[in-house]
Amino acid sequence: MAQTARQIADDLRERIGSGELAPGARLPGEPALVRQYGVAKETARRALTLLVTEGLAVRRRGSGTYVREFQPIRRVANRRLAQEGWGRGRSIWAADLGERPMKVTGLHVHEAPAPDDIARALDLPTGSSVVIRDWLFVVEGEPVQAAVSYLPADLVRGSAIAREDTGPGGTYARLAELGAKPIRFVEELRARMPSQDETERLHLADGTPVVEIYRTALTEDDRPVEVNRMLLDAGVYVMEYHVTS
Amino acid sequence: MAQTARQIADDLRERIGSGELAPGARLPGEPALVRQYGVAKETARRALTLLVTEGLAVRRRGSGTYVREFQPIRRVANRRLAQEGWGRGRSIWAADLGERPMKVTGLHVHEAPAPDDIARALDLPTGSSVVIRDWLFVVEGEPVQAAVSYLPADLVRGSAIAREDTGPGGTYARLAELGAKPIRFVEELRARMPSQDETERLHLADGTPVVEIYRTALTEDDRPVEVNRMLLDAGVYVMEYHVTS
DNA sequence: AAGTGGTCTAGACCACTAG
DNA sequence: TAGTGGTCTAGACCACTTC
Repeated sequence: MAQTARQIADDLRERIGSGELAPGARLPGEPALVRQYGVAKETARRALTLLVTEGLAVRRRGSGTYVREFQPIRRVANRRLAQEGWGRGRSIWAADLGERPMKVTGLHVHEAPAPDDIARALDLPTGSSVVIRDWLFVVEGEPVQAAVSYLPADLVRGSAIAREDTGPGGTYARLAELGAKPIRFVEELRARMPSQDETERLHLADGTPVVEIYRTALTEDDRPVEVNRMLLDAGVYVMEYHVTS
Repeated sequence: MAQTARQIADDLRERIGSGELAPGARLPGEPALVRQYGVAKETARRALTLLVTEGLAVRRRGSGTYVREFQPIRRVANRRLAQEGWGRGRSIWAADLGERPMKVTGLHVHEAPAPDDIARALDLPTGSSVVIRDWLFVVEGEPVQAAVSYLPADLVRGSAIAREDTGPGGTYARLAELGAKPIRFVEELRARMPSQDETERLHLADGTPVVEIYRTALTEDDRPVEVNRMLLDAGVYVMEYHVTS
């Protein structure tokens, strides 16, 4: 009969690893662990908390604690290369990508001074005005990604980019019409734990990291014309990049 | 006088955000919070635990709890493109990249049957033999990345790749000599919380996610010749990708 | 209404770190 | 050795979900 929270967590982890407790299955609850292991409720709770912060389990209040499921959405950074046919059909993570429809909600457009890091990335003087477009991607009713796009106000003011409906082809088509067609992108990417705000905005389960991506769009003559900051639910996304040379 | 763990954490979070408690600074300890807020020790502890699992703080037993520092190492996936000059000097995250020397330790080479997912990625029959090279990257005495490279045994057996010292130019130079020069790569990337094993292997602080990358190397004629699985300490790395078109 | 997770208390003892 | 974090107990009350 195990005694510590860690040992109880080890037991449960092994039962998850072995498949005895499959993804989506209900774990023994706090009262059950108290009975089975003869520990205090807080100890049982700590054991489950360990699994939750490891990302192995998800708590549903009033219902139970469940083995986490991972059915990723695939984000392919360079579709063109990916579609040239190489490197296909050999994915590591099963890509239930396709056909869950992704919706955009909460789109909001306004103009404001650029944050310092954005101004720097856009090669603008500190405090320059930018058009800010922000929105949320939703899949099956659940938010999975928050995105904020920053564009130099002097460039896009008056165009459809400064309005909610950017028209056919979207922001990039409009940028092309303005003589600022993006053809190269630099993505900087980091993973970290979310803040409380972010947890709420993306409905994140405890123990879920986020992936923060800054994508800078550059024109033919190497001018940065957009910075897009994306915040992805890491429990939902797999990122794919195709690299040459 | 705040009461709950959450409220205490909010206070501390705000003091961190405002810069009053700078990265590396010592937070008020459990006894101090008990005195200041008039709560039980477990409640004070829970408040600090919230910050730790958010990745904002790091505990050092016997010493105190400290505001986390983030001084990333930059991993540039496609150096050639990066060095063509575009998109430089506009990084979002300050890249203290360069000059901390990175060492390889614990290199271990052996031959074994390929795990199913690796066999699939390498286009090999299930259970085919692969040469496995695994090692650890260490910076300033701290492990920051674990890597495991899988290569088809039929291809590399007998070459220096199957030995610990691969010689000048490393694995890729040897693959080129074998008529299997990698020229394209597919990287699949995911962030998640680490297992206990991984936490120990990489000396991860609580609240630190890992980034898991599978890189498949392809030859000119589109044959996969290596799968490299990397596990990165997300508290230490920023990834950079250059994407065209 | 019963069962589940969520939070808190007040106290105990241990293990590690620093001066 | 004093101060810090690490873990556990036994009990309380609350909020939410499910039936």
